[in-house]
Amino acid sequence: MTALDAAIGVFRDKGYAATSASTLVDALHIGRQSLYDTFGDKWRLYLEAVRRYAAQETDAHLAALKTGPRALDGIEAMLMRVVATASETCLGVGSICEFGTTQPELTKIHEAAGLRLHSAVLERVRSAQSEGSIASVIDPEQAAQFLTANIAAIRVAARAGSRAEDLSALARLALRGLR
Amino acid sequence: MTALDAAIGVFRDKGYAATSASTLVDALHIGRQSLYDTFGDKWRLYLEAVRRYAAQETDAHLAALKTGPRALDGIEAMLMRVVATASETCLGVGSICEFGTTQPELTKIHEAAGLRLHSAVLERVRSAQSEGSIASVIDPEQAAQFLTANIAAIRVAARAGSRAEDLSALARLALRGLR
DNA sequence: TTAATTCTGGAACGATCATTCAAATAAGGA
DNA sequence: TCCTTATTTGAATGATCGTTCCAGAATTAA
Repeated sequence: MTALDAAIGVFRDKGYAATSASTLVDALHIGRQSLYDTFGDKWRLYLEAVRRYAAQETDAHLAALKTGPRALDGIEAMLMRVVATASETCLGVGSICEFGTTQPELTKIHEAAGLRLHSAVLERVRSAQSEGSIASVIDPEQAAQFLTANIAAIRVAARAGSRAEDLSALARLALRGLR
Repeated sequence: MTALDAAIGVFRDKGYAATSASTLVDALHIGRQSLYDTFGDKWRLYLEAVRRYAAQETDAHLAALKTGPRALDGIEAMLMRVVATASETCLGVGSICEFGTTQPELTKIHEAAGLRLHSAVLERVRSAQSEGSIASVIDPEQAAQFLTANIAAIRVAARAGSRAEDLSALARLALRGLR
């Protein structure tokens, strides 16, 4: 459904509150009534957009994680993909910053995607530890959280205007912490 | 001026777009007309609030940085203060996520505060390197950016619902990357 | 006390908000 | 072709938006 992708594009760089219904009607290229018939209202459309974005984004993370001979290569590939795509605002980060945990339906979406990503990263961290490329003294749960937190860090830095070169330095130093 | 602090409190957890003028009037405990006479309009009030918040927050970071016998202790104190105060939403992060670099007046405020913080962190990083508590192979500029990026990371994680215990693990691992 | 100044709150402004009803149009299947 | 089903569009809903005008209350200065 390409309409949802258009909604993702709008919410991504304007947020929820600053996006008007008429902006959405224009961007989705469907009639106003069709929008309400299909998605219910603005909030439900937003939830669907975030859900879809989170699923897509998590898929991309997982795909990158599978990369490379060593597990650490997959982790590095994931971070580098984040750097490479950082010029496009992250709807996940935006959504969390705008609403925090105040909206249960939204929080559930974030938690589901977060758990899926966390599990995959955790597995790779453990593999990297048995390969000897991540220090075994480090708690793998904490390492996984650290990596996902640094994905957010890279994206916030990008949103604040950092150059790609500086973003990849962030990724490198994050990896260094696990060596 | 306590009115501005009230504005900070409102913008901090609702963002700009979702905050109405009447909400501000109620929160600032001043008349509606006084609000417009004093601050001009909602946007200028927001700019003032962000400016003040950024200054206060940077002051707090700098104060923490001065802590401890070694330079690294100051850096650690700064991160730990962030962890300790992470339950209150950061207006800086919120502002960057909501507007990115689209509003020149706002971006200037962020840049000013960012530079002030960066310089102070940079100085401490260099000191820590000559003390031997941060590896000298690391580019100090990158280390400083990494540290400030991880402040944002901790705050986003907190906004997403992470427990304080997990946040301090983030801080620990960030420091580990510089060892 | 009086005069000047600041602050407040009601009323109203036009604009836009999200949303719905109803009629018009388009599309597809028989 | 006609009938049914989607889709779009115009018009209107009540609400709320940011902001201004204005008259009165409160505060301060003289």
